[in-house]
Amino acid sequence: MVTLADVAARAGVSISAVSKVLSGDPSLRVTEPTRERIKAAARELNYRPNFAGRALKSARTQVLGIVVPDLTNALFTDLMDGVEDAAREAGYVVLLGRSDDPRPDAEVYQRLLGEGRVDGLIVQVVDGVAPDGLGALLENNPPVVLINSVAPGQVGSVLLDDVAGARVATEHLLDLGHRRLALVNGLPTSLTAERRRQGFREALADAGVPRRGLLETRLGYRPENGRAALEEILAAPRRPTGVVVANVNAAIGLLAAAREHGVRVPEDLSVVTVHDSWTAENTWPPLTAVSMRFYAMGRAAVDTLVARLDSGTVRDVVITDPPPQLTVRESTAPPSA
Amino acid sequence: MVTLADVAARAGVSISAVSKVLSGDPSLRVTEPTRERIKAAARELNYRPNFAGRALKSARTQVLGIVVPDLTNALFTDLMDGVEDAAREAGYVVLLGRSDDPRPDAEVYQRLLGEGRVDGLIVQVVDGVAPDGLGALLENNPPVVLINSVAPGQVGSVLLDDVAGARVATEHLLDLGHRRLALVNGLPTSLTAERRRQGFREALADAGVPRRGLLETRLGYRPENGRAALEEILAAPRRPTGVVVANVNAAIGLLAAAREHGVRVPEDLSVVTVHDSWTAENTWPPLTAVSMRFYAMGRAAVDTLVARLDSGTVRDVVITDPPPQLTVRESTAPPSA
DNA sequence: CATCGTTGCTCAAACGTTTGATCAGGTCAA
DNA sequence: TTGACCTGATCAAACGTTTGAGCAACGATG
Repeated sequence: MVTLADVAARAGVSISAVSKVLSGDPSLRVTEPTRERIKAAARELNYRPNFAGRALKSARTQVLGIVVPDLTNALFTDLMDGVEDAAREAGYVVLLGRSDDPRPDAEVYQRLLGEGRVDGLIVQVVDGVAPDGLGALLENNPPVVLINSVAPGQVGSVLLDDVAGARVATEHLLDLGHRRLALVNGLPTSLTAERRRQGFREALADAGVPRRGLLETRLGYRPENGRAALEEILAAPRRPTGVVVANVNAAIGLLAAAREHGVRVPEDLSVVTVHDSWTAENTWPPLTAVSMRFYAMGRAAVDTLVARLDSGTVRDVVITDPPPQLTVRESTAPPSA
Repeated sequence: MVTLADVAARAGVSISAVSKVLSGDPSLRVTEPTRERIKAAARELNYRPNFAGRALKSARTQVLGIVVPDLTNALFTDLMDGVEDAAREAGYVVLLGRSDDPRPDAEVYQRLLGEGRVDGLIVQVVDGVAPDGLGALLENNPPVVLINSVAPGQVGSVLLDDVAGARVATEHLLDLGHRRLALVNGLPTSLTAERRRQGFREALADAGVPRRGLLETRLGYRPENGRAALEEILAAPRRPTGVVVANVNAAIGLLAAAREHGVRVPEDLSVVTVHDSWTAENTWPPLTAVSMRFYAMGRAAVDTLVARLDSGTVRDVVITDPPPQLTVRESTAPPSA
């Protein structure tokens, strides 16, 4: 390993001179030849500052952690891309932790924040944990940003505009003439599910469609939850003609189950999903979907966290720009009856 | 931040006594009461060893890096799960880097290995880079393990049994009675594509089916590549009745394109894919697939890397147990003609 | 010629941990 | 009573970096 001392020896100067030149310390006065000699020596020896030494001295690691409960969730890929890109631009690298344990003393939090491995943490709370369950984790006001979740008060959070997303999806079905709608939603404790329900209801209210009698399932965001939701829909007394699915993976499961049950999409049932992804355009029929900006959410989470670290600013962000956008494919059509 | 000094002060002993007791140094003799006092003090203060201090002294970070070119690739989720699990068991955390830049001086390698942020690196080389292009990266024999790729000589690697996977898939079509087969494969420079071709050819040879005239596309592993491959298949003079697709994402794209072109699966065309995933069972028709052990590959990569770090042992591993296994769904059937 | 200010660097401490060397005090045998 | 040995700790250096304080040399000023 090449250290500052090696570079200093080769350039014939002191360690501190090297350190200051290489890190661009403006308080140091050096002659141009010396500066060049130092830079040349560093280049020739291929010097890289040692991370641990720097971290120890500066109490900063330039590492951001992200903790997610499930890598399979379709949002993860885009989210992670956004996090990676924004982190790189801000001079950080990303450490990934997976944990579905929301307890504040969960190993992953101790490991990452407690041992000082990361400067800050982006946490996607596992679906099905009430936000107030996080109270203890956030007690000491650690540098944490929550995504898709909010905690009262002192911690930053980043949300997508779930209300608008669900509203756009619902309005699409209403515009096609559907009146008997269903909402295939996330777990009862999920905050995003709550917000998507709100958008669904707002759209109905605006269109003057009475809400009563409309089916809502709260089974979760996974493919098998979508499958189960279809069973509920088929068992309903007044079968809906259109369904808003709150997650693309669940929609894919629902679509597969529909085929198996001989339910034709979109003739018998229109399906629109909140959250677009490459998988949505390769189903049969291709899924009409509302794009959610997970990439932007990842970026915003990093920006929020970095602002928090740099200036102590805590903020809650809702990604409203660009707004959720509908892509009409072939899983929706006017009701046939 | 709680340091060893804080714990030492509270327990009324020296810093080194605390360090040795907490890290279980057997060379230290302490009375039981002192030991208890130290442990109690650490507990009460919620002491966590500072990562940077430890890393600086020990020249070990207990961090493994993984660099992948594309998070969308269906293999990533399972792979990452395996890496995470094995890393945790071995006492490491995982740092994720994304890079499609195979040059050895790519920023990500400098950042992770050069600055000593990680003890070792798991690298999935971007598809389309010849293995020998890695020569320079591996020149100084860094602690790197390659997945799905091999480099001549000194570096460890982990491969799946692609030959067997493709062979099982091909044999399934042959068993159904198909004789005009096509292979929808990865890019010409992809090592896995080469190995899957080999399995395909071996199965044909064993069945005594002449190879000439059989179509192979080398367009890549992404959904749009699968779509393009279908076009090639439709344009072929003697249209195949069965197709082996080397990647599940490509298979999904191919399936979607088939629907759009009115090609019925499996009646007009049987499709089997190498690599099973939850997406394969939710297509229409559900995809017959050969499971590949990406989770096991992730675990093996970590094990190999840790062995390398602990004992300097370099090894090349091929995951053959459990072997690739066929799951017959509805995308394959005997040829109709 | 003494004083001062500036230039161009170097010195040394500090971050928190690990670890081999050391040491005070006691016990035991000769 | 002295030396040898053991017990139960402490001391101090080191890892590589950052950074404020310090300092020698020199030209300019009074």
